[in-house]
Amino acid sequence: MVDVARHAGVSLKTVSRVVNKAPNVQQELVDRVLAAVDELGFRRNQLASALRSGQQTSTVGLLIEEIANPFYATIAQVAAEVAAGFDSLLITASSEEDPVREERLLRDLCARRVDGLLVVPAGYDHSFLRAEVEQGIPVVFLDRPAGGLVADTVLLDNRGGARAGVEHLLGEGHRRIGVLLDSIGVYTMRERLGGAQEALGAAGLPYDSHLVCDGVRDPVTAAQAVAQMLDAPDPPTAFFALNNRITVGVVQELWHRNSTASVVGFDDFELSHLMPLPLTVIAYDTRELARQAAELLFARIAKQNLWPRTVVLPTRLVNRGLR
Amino acid sequence: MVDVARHAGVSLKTVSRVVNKAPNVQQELVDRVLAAVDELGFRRNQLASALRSGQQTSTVGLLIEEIANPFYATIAQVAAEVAAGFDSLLITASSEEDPVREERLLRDLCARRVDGLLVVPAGYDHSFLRAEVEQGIPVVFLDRPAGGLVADTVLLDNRGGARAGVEHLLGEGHRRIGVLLDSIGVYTMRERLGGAQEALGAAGLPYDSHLVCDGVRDPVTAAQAVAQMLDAPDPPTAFFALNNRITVGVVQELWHRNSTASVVGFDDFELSHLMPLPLTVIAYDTRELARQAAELLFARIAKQNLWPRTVVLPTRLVNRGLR
DNA sequence: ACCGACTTCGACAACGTTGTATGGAGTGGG
DNA sequence: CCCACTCCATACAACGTTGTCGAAGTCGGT
Repeated sequence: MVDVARHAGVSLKTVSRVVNKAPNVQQELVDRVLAAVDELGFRRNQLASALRSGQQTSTVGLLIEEIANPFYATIAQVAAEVAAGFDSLLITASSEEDPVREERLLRDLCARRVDGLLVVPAGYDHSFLRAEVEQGIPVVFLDRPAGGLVADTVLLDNRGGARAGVEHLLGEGHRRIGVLLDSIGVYTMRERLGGAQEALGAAGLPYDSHLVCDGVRDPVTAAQAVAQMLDAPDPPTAFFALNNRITVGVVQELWHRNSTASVVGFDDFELSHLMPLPLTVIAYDTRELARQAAELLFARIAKQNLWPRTVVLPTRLVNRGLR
Repeated sequence: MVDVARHAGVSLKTVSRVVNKAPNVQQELVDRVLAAVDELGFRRNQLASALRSGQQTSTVGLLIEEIANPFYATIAQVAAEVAAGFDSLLITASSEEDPVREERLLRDLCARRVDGLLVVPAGYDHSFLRAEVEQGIPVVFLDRPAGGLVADTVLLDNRGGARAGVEHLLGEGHRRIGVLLDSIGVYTMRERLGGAQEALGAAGLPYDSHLVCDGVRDPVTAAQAVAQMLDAPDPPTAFFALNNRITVGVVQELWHRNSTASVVGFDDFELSHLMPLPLTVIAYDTRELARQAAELLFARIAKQNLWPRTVVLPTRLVNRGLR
């Protein structure tokens, strides 16, 4: 900028005014400065600008589990769209479900002085963020609540969705329903399992541990679990898969066996309507989840110190009955 | 940092040394400083640090079309993984195939002084990046080459893959093969169409414009195009879909009609093996594409001024014959 | 006792930008 | 003709950090 000023024969500050489109600069000087900017290939340094002018890096941090997962990719997409409306960019970081990594990344993002944080929490304790929040970095959690920290949160109605899914199967006459979940350690899985058990309990069906399978992390494990359940005495006649990876594995195994068991899966996914079996899913609007979270974040960035809000978004059952 | 220094009764510079784990500081002072840091909740400001110490923001920019697309999401994931190995984070920006937006975003990323850029180009002309490259920001292009700029590039063998796909259909005895593509304006589509036509030409089949359908942007359009081709006189007996969105639409329409036409699709996708029809695809290693590009970028960041390289990665035909 | 090498720490300037205070030129009213 | 006022441009300091240099202290060897 010094060079530009010299080249245009004006002061440093005048250059600053021109590149920031500030008023009160003669047109002639504006032209001279712009010419110099062009000639020298000058680019304003955002770092220095943000450093000097208090805080506005026009950058928000997004912490998710892994960007390759379509659910998180959609969140990233929408968050970026909303951010673009505020001339902001997104720094996306993946925690890979490791609380230690999560904390390191969040601290790093704060050190970069992002304007705000959008977090799908992996760990249980986020109290370390309190200092940052008090220093003025707004945080919005989505999909799962934070631990040890009162903050804005946008969630799905996991419990209600799961209840609806099980009720659907009960309505079809099923009485033995196999439930498969990723890990009871994950908030969403606990909620969904809770909802499923509420519905089973309300129908007067006793809890049967043989019908619940924890630790199903991928489609292959899901297929094995289904096989094992079907080969056991008094097998289930229907399955409720608590996420879409599990659903895929269940469908694959049932199709492989030509089984006629019914399936309801939590989470819709891109090609669910092309699956070789009739598949009913509990769907929700991932874009809406992300949109609400991102807009809440930017509202907080614009106007601090409002009471934290929690928003719960509905799910809906998509019935793709028999073909 | 000034406050910390005062609080610990040491100089500013000593605090700097401690937080950067520089040598030659008495253990006692280290402890005093760390205590003060803890007590005051001090966080080093990365912006100021990067500003002062020349250039190292530990941030790289990734420009893609849209993060929600699994192809780009995979690229983002791998790029972030590689970046993490260099203690860097990723700023991901979506051009949405708009060259104007692309240029704006790239300039913005440069203004943020990212250490390097990973770009899936949307526009035709990237000469505006030359100034930035000369200023020392390395750029690696992937999936498509840059326009008007010699730079490192990592590509797929689109042409060879398409040739193999068509040869596969020819080998099955098909002589009328419908080819559907997104847009001739996109580099990958041009290459793939070129490869397909090479294979058809080599088999002595004349060019038939009724068998090529441009402008197929989504599965619905693809289904319509397939319907139209099948309803025309002398319909194709096989289809070659030049990307996975098109493939899905083709499969959907053929399945809907109980058609026995063969399909080869460029791009593998997550549930391709569960499609209701036998589906052969031209697959490639997206992770490898991204890995090579990201590693090339960090090599350039570490050691500038090497001659630009172009890497072409192979594709492979995954034959999922009749069921 | 003296020298040189090494260790430890602090004062100061600088990175590239913007906020603040100030000065000088031009305008209009009394 | 002077004063108050607006408009435009400049000089200077400051944001939070790190590089440079030099001062002070320590230690071993002569």
